[in-house]
Amino acid sequence: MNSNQQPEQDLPDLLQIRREKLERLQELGVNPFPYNYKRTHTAKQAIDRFDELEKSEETVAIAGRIMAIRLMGKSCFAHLQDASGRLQFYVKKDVVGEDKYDIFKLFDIGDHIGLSGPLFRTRTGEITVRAESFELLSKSLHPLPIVKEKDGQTFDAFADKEARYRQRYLDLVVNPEVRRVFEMRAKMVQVVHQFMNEWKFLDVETPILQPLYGGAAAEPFTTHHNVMEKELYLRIADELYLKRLIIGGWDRVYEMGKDFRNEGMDRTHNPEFTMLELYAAYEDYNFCMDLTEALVVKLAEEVTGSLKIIYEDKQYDLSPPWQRHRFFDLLNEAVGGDVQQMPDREIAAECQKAGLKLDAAKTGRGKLMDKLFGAVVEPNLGGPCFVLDYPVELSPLAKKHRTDEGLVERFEGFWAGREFCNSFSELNDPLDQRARFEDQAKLREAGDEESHPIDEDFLRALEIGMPPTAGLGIGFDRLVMFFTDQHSIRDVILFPQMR
RNA sequence: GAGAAUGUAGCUCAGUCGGUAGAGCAGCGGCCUUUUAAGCCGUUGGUUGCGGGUUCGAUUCCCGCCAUUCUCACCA
Repeated sequence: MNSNQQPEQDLPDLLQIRREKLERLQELGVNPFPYNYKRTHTAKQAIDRFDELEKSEETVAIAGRIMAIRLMGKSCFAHLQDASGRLQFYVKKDVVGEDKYDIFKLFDIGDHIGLSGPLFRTRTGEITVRAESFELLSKSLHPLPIVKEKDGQTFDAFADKEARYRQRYLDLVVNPEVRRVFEMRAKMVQVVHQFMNEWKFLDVETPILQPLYGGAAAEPFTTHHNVMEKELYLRIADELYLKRLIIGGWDRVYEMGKDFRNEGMDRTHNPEFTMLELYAAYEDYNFCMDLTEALVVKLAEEVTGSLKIIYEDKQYDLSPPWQRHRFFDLLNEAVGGDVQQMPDREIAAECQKAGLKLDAAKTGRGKLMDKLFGAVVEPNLGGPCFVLDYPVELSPLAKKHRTDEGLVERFEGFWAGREFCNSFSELNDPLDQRARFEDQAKLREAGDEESHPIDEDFLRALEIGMPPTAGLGIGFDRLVMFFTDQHSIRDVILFPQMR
């Protein structure tokens, strides 16, 4: 497993040979791991400014990893890759001298080197550095997957998904399009912070290690603090702490950070994932719909430059306003009846008709309706759109609808048939909140492990008084998936969870 | 959690209807001073995912395990 711990003579050939080259270089007075190198250009800069650099015969100094070597006796073409791209360079025995040329021949694909010289174009037109001097910056002791390409066709792609996720460093070295995805993700993070700043939200940090979890319906990870001899949970949501801050007196707060849910993993779920949550005093869920549209539009403009986004070969137009559908309008239409008027067993029957396997006795009314919605409505929600006004049983932290009995003021945003955000007019009546928590406790006793626990400190905070407040949570990874057209959450998380 | 498929050289893959494995690239040696999937000649490299079983003999057949991928379930 760890080749560094193997005795020299047991090393596989490919590793052994590189160790020997390392020793030969050291014998020739080369430090294989020097301390720095002064670059004048990145690969991309050298290419972009080729015309002026060629005219001035200026010496450029670039540094990067050797990715291809084409040795032809007394001269050699090779490619250097840095964070900006690739650049060809040319090493000629006449130019660098015999001793240096012998050193160069000890270099491998994967080594980092720095080199300097003037730029020229080869006979076939490729911009190339004519190396006048070069130095080893880091000797690579492990072979790299060799990926070749011609006319846009890739050969021997490093494609094994398991190897790519587990050894992401190799994936990033060898698959440049993977780097692009994460550069776009970084850009999106930057845009979110900029946007939240413009909208006057305060960037705050709340605990990840919590004595009591809450704010969502999910099973937590449990851990243990040794000195306190106390069970702690990794947070499943930021919600209850952020609301405490609204109670504390800030008008607008947000946090972008990791949540952890102890549930199954699939294409759209990683046990740790990034959530953007925000709360705004004196606003309701209508504000959050406007904000969501504005944020997504800004992300589209800044990241892709277009409001038309292709995801899984389908085009989505993000131009606001997005369609807004009421939950029961959609559900009733899909079922062909008034679901709100149905007794529980009739809803359960509809669930069965939709092919859902569930234990109706153990599933609350709200959850039944939600399951049914997930089965008969969600897959057909192209979006982007909002679904609003959910049944109260599903939403223990949302405020009752101002006009409709049995509903709460809540919406979820959908795009490509998937939920990507969730928002409500926040419940700020401490008595109502206590009653909701107690309903959840009953569900828990009935066997629902994901029901919300009672949080007495949160109730006390509400009793101190929370202004009318709107809250919104956005599953950031899913948003990244949409904007980068990636179809697995593992492709937008650098180090996804592996078994 | 269930089902299906997959796991062979550093990478991408082939193959063996049971007789201990091949190719391309990479590597190593040779030729080659504008190549670009460089080319030509030669060549090294494998506990066939792990553990059992059947068999004279298993990489191949059987069982178990591990991992990955896909589908379903779970998961607002």
